Amino acid sequence: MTNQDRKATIYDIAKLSGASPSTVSAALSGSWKSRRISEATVETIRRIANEQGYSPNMQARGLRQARSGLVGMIIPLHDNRYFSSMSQSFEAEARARGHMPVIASAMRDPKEELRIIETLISYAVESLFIAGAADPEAITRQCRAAGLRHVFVDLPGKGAPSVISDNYGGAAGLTRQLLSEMKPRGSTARDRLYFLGGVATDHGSQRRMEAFADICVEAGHPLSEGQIIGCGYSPKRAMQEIAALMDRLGGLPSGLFINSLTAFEGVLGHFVTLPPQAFEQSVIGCYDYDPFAAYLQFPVHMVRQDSHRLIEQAYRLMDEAPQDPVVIEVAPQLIPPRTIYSSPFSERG
Amino acid sequence: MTNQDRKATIYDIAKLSGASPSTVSAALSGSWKSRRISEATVETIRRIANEQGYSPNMQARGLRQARSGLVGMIIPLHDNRYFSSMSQSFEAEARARGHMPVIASAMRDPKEELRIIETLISYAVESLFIAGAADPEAITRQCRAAGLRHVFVDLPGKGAPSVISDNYGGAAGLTRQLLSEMKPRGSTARDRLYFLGGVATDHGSQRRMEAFADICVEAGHPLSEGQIIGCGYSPKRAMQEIAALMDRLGGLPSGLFINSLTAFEGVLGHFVTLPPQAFEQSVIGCYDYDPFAAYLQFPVHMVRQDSHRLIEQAYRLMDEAPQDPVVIEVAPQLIPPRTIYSSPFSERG
DNA sequence: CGTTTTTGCACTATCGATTGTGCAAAAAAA
DNA sequence: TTTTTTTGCACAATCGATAGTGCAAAAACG
Repeated sequence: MTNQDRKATIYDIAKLSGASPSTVSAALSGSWKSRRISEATVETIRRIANEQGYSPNMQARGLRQARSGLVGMIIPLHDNRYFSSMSQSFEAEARARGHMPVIASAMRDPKEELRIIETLISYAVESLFIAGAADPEAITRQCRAAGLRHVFVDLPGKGAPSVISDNYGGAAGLTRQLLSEMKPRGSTARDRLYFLGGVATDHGSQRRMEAFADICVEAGHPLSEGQIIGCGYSPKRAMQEIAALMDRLGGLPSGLFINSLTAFEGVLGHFVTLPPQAFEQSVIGCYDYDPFAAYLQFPVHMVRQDSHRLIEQAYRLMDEAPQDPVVIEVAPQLIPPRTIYSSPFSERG
Repeated sequence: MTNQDRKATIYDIAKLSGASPSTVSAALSGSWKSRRISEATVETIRRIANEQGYSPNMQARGLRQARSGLVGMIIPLHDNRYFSSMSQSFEAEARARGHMPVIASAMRDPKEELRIIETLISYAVESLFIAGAADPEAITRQCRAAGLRHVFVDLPGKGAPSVISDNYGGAAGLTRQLLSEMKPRGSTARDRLYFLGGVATDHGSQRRMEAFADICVEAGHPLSEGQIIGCGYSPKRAMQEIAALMDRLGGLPSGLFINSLTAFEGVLGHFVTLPPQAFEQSVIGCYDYDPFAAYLQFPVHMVRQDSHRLIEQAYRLMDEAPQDPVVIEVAPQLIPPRTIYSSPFSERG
């Protein structure tokens, strides 16, 4: 690291070693064998490069090779166990392949998604993983125009391969579980199982709502008006909605299916105002898993989507580049209350 | 987007518009006014660029301008509310400045940190934010050699400006709170307040341990052997240690100060094996906040570090580029049990 | 109408790496 | 020794954008 100011380039190393820049490049990039550079020369160049703390300029290399080494991923937000554990897996998979991961959050805003993708394209990312897209079709159009390979995660895109959870199966399982644990019910509005969170325009939520409805019907409890509250993913909205619902019902319903961790956070914001015994007559479940949410004051049934497998499969799809927009489903897992899983990555956490 | 295959470049736009590449560049990059390009020409070029779906190649631009637009941030892991909310704030601050954030997790591994930084340097990041560094000195050396400006977050570096929490103050407050809520104690080992998690080589944990010890002494409870268990941040280790401790004590101690969310996750892994009444005689606190952890089966006092302010201040330091390694402290907040805050970014979450 | 000034743009080098090609010197073959 | 082959490397073009410079044509001026 005998640097004085700027970063060393192959031209600096060339001067110091007496070799030409192209020789230095070959020596350091690994192509020296096929270019018939002698091992002795390579050794000298390597030594000097080390002394100078040389590292290649990826902008230059990327420009020349038309490959940047960057891979992008878009998630709705970082601050959420489901998506942040995806990030963790994505980063591991990317690095294992020698890629540099770039993860951006688009806040479920379709405009923001497109802006971010445009930026990623400017930086020449070689492939793009999109989780929880707000507007998959527009994304595919934009990626196509730029010749950018992409895979959807967590929701199916029509124009590109996708890896999704078995939302129907997962929600069906959770609904069954909740129904089976609900205290014997009368037929007032309060004695029903409610579904809170998500929007029907989002594929995953839609499938979960379908499953919810089907299983309720199957169990002899056809849905009535207002039993599915698709109030989106915002904690604030969820808090307002649960408050309104409890107001209407005169208390907690006997069953509550919360459709995302973010909605759950909002619900908690209201729950803190309730006395502990308020939960005694209710069964609560949440689609998605969070280790702390698994051990709340009241028992919570959770659905753990295997974000690691989702990403693994998505990367496999990216590597194999299937022609048609296949959809791979990964089964989620129903987690009984008070069960703690830690992320495989948090070993050193 | 009349593209057929490759991405359009200024040369393509030049051909189509009849202007020269340099004119196209000036028109699209905004420098056209100072280069005396007529507004009419600019309009034409803009139109064609739009039609072609042109976006600049940042590798080329960065290479030429010696500025990439990238800013890097290193965190220990994504899958944690404290760090993921930092990511969220960092991304917002970066984008607000027109930068492209690149967030990487190094798993608290000093080797991995240096590897990642080398890669970031290769990609010519313009500045680097390091949260929870394992080896700040080595990082400063590496950044210096590459002329890379950097700021430490969450722990003070000797060679660069830092923004940290007031770990001493935060831990002192939490310790005081826990002591004050502990049931009147006898003098058996079980009647003490224990500290679990973190390592003394980590500045933040060290300060918290100091505060813990000082406040205990101040309250008339000098520490005895084994009362501070610095078992690192891994959930697994924390789980083993809490099990061992409870085995030794014959049950939960009257007070437990858990030093991180990751350690807390491990502790929960053991707690699930306990009956609910096991917690009745104990007061539990955790340094760091998680909305779900705030509403567990037993009450938990938490310390909320203001990750948003940390990042905000860190970016301010980066903008102002102070000469000496100033250290800014941000006060954390003691959060009573069962208090829910949602991230300001999760509005659309 | 000739001269000066301004306008509007094209030309060309450059950033740092990679890669196709060419050419001496050394080694091998004849 | 001469010819052929191989070895080891240098040279120059290239990726896509930016920025310094120069030069005609138009406009302003006398």
